[in-house]
Amino acid sequence: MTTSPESDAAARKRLRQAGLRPTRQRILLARRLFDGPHRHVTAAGLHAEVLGEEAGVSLATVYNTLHQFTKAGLLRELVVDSGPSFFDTNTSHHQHFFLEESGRLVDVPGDRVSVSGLPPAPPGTTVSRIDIVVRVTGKEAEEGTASPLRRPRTLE
Amino acid sequence: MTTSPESDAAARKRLRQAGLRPTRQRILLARRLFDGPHRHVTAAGLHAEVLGEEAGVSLATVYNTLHQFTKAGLLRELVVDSGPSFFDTNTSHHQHFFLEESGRLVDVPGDRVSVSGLPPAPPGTTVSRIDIVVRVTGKEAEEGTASPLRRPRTLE
DNA sequence: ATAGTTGCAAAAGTTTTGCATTGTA
DNA sequence: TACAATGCAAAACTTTTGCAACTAT
Repeated sequence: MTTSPESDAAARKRLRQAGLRPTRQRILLARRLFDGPHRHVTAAGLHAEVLGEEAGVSLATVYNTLHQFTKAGLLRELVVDSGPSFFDTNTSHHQHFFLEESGRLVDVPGDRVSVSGLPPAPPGTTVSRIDIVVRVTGKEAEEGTASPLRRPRTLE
Repeated sequence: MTTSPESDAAARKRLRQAGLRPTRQRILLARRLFDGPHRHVTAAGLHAEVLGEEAGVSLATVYNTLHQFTKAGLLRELVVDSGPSFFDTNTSHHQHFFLEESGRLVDVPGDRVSVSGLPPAPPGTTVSRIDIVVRVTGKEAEEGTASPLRRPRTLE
């Protein structure tokens, strides 16, 4: 699959609209991130993906770019365990399953999840976001090309 | 406040019951952790606390010990953002407020919090735990000796 | 004695920062 | 040309591992 001019233009537009200059590195990463279905990536995983590309991007730039995208509202950062953070291309409000064995993150489908019984936030503060992580164990059923973007956490 | 023999014995007993040998380092850390009210500590914060002690404990040992305590059920590990993990001396099922400005973690009081509308876990997996982090912003009202065990995350 | 455990130095892994370079107006 | 924005090497920070030293039989 070769690079399509289409998605390059789309990436440029997306970056402009987010107030970010469409630099080579940002376009490269934006195309990876936003071309297909929603993804959960780690900085290291995304960096590994683009190592094969013609012109490189350093890991530091991947980090900085992911944070810039996050600040611009294009991504959402998720921290699930002591390993690397995930960046989610789905920025709408939703929650996650975390598969402890594989270290994979899966969206909780639908948007019916709600929290009840929550006491007021500490005095002087207001709630900015509620993150729910449903940690699950057990090997998930095989399903096509599951790509473990992350080294599974060591067991025992 | 000098060290009390009482709490040394209590710490030894606690460790024994958890199936851990009561070594000097473990006793030192256990006393810090379990003597008073519940705490949320980071490895670095706890290490800093014991630097003044007569005999030292290395940061690596603090980490290993915290993980051993966690595996033994004496602590619960919490990861909230990309900084260091927290270890919570309250191992009962409860949730947290995370104060984004100060990087502090506060228990959600009561145990009335519940999640509804959750779809089934992915095929082949079972839920092991549901973690809820209520992220709040704004400076909390002063209240006695608030100890920021963690460097606040850089703003802007 | 000795088999298993422990504690820490060193290594590995993750993230941020400072500044030379680049790109835009 | 000037001036802000960018990208990355290097530094900082967090966590894990391998093995010498220790401990409880």
